[in-house]
Amino acid sequence: MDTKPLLDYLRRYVDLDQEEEALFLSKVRLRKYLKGQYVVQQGDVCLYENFVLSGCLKSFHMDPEGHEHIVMFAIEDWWTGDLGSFLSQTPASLNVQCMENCELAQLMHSDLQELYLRVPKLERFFRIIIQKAYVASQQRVVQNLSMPARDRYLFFRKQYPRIDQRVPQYMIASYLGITPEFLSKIRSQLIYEQ
Amino acid sequence: MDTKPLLDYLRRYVDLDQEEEALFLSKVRLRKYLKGQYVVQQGDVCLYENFVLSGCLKSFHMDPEGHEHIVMFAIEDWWTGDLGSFLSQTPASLNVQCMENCELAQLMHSDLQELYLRVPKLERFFRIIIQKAYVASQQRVVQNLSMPARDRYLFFRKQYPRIDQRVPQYMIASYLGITPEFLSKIRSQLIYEQ
DNA sequence: GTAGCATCTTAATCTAGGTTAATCTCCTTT
DNA sequence: AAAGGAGATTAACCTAGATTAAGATGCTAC
Repeated sequence: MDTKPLLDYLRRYVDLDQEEEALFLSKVRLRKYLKGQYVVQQGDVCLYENFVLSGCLKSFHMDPEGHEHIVMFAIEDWWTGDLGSFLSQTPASLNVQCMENCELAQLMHSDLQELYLRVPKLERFFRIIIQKAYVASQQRVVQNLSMPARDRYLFFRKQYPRIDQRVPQYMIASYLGITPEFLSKIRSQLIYEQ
Repeated sequence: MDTKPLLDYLRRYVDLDQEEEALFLSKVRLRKYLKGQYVVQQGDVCLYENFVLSGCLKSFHMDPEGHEHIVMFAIEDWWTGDLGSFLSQTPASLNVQCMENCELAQLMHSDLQELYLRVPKLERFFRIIIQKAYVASQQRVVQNLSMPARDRYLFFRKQYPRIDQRVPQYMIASYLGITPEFLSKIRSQLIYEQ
């Protein structure tokens, strides 16, 4: 298990010296999960921010009727977890589950607070990352309001060309906010049109 | 026009010394807008992050068919703008328009970059703010996927008890992603139920 | 006070997408 | 190779919410 992807990612946004980088790495916990395992469970406190070294995960909310609603997928070089729960250390409203065997780099809340104080550049690093995540989330809100399911699916395929090979269609349907049957109908219409 | 609300807000999250606070304020531009004026227009670059000192604004996307989709409202003590456009200084996909006469405190992109370097605590300040905004946006995605319009409306009323006195119903409908007619039907059902 | 515009409501009809359930296609596992 | 089981498809029918269009209400301005 190798932290290189995380360091490469970090270096894209901030310039840490040797000592700062070492301090950062000293707080990172590496952990393997098997396919199917939960990294966060709805109702538990989300203990870590998770950087994906390898594998693929989904985060989803389970509603009172027992239906899954997928909020996002995460693959290599993505962060995942329930940020709301992590920040306030209160029970999570999301589950994060591995869809493949996964290798994660994890940061505990208290360690991250300490890191912010000792390596202020990390404030910048996480500010930039969250800004990007926020913009993407806003964009998704707009799309869900303004585009029909068919267009959202086309956009999804463009935005995540690799993910749609790795996850089953019924999960893509859940991400899009439609049923698997309706996604199937959309797909057959798209094929017919060509 | 008074910057006190902004300073109070700032002090809730970070502890700046006199000099830092003065530097911050020196970069803040105060500006009044009249009801109906645009702070950002779709297609233009978003030049400022805007803190609302007084007034009420909406940010919305206009789709190719000419339909408005309201992304958020902003009142006193909220930030608004098109963050995606602001960060990358590329054309905005959102409009921000005043629904009342407004007083805004504005930060230019280049000034903010300079502030980050000279007052690193501001990295923390904006990190925390954006984190909260991101969590709220994620929550909205989940709600739009999992809740019917009626429940989204009830939630909206709880979350923004003051806003719904200040904006017309057809805008609330747009925010919820439904037509004004359907919102009207929901409201009459709710009244009937009591 | 009344003309004019913006907003809200009601009701009839229509449609995107949901539900149910049966069939089909692959993978696994033995 | 047979038997499950997970996932995908198809089709018949159903519903939340959209569309259209007609009034109703309420401002604001002259």
